[in-house]
Amino acid sequence: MLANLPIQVKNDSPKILASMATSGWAMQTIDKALGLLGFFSEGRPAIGLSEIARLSRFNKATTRRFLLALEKHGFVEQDAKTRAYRLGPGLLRLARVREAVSPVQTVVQPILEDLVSRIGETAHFSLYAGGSLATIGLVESTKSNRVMLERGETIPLHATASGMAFMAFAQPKIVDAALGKTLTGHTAQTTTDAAELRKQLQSVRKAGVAVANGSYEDGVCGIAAPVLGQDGFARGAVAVAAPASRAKRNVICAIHPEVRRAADEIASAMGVDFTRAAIRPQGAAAA
Amino acid sequence: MLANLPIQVKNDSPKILASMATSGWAMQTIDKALGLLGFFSEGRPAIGLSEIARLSRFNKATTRRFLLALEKHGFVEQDAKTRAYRLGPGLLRLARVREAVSPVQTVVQPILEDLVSRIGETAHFSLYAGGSLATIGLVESTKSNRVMLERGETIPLHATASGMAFMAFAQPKIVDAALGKTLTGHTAQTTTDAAELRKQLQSVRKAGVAVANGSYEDGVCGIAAPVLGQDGFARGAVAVAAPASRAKRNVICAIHPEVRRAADEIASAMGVDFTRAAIRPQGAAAA
DNA sequence: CAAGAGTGGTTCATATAATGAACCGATGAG
DNA sequence: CTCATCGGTTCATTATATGAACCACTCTTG
Repeated sequence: MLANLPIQVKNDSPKILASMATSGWAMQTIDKALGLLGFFSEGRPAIGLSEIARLSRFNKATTRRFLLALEKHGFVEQDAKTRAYRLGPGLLRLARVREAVSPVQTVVQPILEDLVSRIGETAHFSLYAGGSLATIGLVESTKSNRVMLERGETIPLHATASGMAFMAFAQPKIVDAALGKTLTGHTAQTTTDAAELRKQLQSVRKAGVAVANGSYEDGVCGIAAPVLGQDGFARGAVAVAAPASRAKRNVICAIHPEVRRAADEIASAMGVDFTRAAIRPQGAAAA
Repeated sequence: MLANLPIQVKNDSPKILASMATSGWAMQTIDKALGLLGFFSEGRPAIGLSEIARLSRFNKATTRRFLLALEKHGFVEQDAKTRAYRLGPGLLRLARVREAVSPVQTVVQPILEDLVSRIGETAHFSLYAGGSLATIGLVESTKSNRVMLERGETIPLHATASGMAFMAFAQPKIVDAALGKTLTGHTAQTTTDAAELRKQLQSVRKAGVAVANGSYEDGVCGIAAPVLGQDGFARGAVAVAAPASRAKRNVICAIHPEVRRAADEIASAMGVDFTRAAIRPQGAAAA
């Protein structure tokens, strides 16, 4: 990936380095277009053209062409009244296919519910996708003072317990990519030094769990364990998020094994790999 | 596609482009890449590089670059062992966001279950996305002789009851696009003549429901009603699929009002439009 | 064994595709 | 009215995607 440059070149173009930071090269136009989808979230469900252009730093014309291409495939749709764009129904179909083939949500939800009923704190599960962790499952605590999370949010790897638990057991190239870019501080506690983070990852590797105290959101303590794939590398993480006020040392210690257990359950449940490769001679369907 | 040849240039009508609005112009590279996702289905969950290239008629190198770009965003992932590609976890997150903002699946499922319990036949709901209908909800009949459908399948507009019900009330440009391309015959009964189909759409418009007998799969009779959006145009369709052996005239007539009712229920349930445009000043999230 | 036909993956000259500043028309606020 | 938005469009400029030929492998198969 990083080998086919014209020999270190002469002009040190700053652009090249930035774009290949993630390791992959891979078709920048598509890359940019898909990146637009990342701006949509539960808190920002619909975005106007100008704002998307502003957020993405792309030209308005370019942005619109991206959106048209995405719309054509049902990835976004445009509100007839407000003209704002939102995520489209095509995603539902693809998610269904994915879920039918490798049922994650279905399998994860009860495990999370069990976890929450045991420890009484909000729990969530996330999978690595597209450079960060994507929240796939979420069960909130029933306590009145609980941590609230947004559904379907992407969370940064370096500032959360989930992220650290994941990175501690992820493929090296993923870690390199994550720690290679500029790390944003979310609170005063956020560690933004890559070397220091790598040191912390060592500890996480020994402990098997990661604890983050207010490193992403003040007053929130996260305890997370990695969910490993069959190759031994992490696929995602399970985390419990508790108000810091309740997160005494002994409580955290009590939570550790529970989170680990949930993570292992999920891992083995996901382990069933439905990848019966390309069978079916032709287009297969039913009315 | 066929319109922007360098001939005809000069001034002339820039309104020729109106025809492109139908088929969409929009960024062919992205278009091609997203098109690859359409090859994945429940019946073909994982596909090797060479086969995807063959299916898509793209060069192998190009196909791989597309897949890398998609993989980078978690839309596909590559099996470590078999090296085949399958739909990725990033889709789950996006689908969750979409579902959180405008809950369709959640709302549709019970309505379908109720419908199935009344009429005893398999029912499904699909939304228009990316040029065809995508199956979003599906409840199978409990009878031993029932119609089985694949989850998350895309169904052609011209050969199914759902498609006809949808088109009869869809935006004209969508219909033009659908009937403009070559129509494939799926069974001996499939109508592939656009003019004839348009005539049938007239009848559907009067009846409010569409009936298709073996036009997509032999021995399967579909009865479908459109689900309309707030602008009066169709968003998708609800359909009941019964074995032709059971689909006597009086049975079909009895099903009509039930399907219509389910369609209206879904429409009003979806009518709640969560499009509270771009609020939230900045990146919003929680641990 | 060796030959053949499959894989997945890579390369580099070539040609095609994406881009953005400036533009339009509407809408809403003061 | 004017000013500042908005969504959307245009066309010359430029950077981009493309594919034939190429590995390195792994199966079959005679």
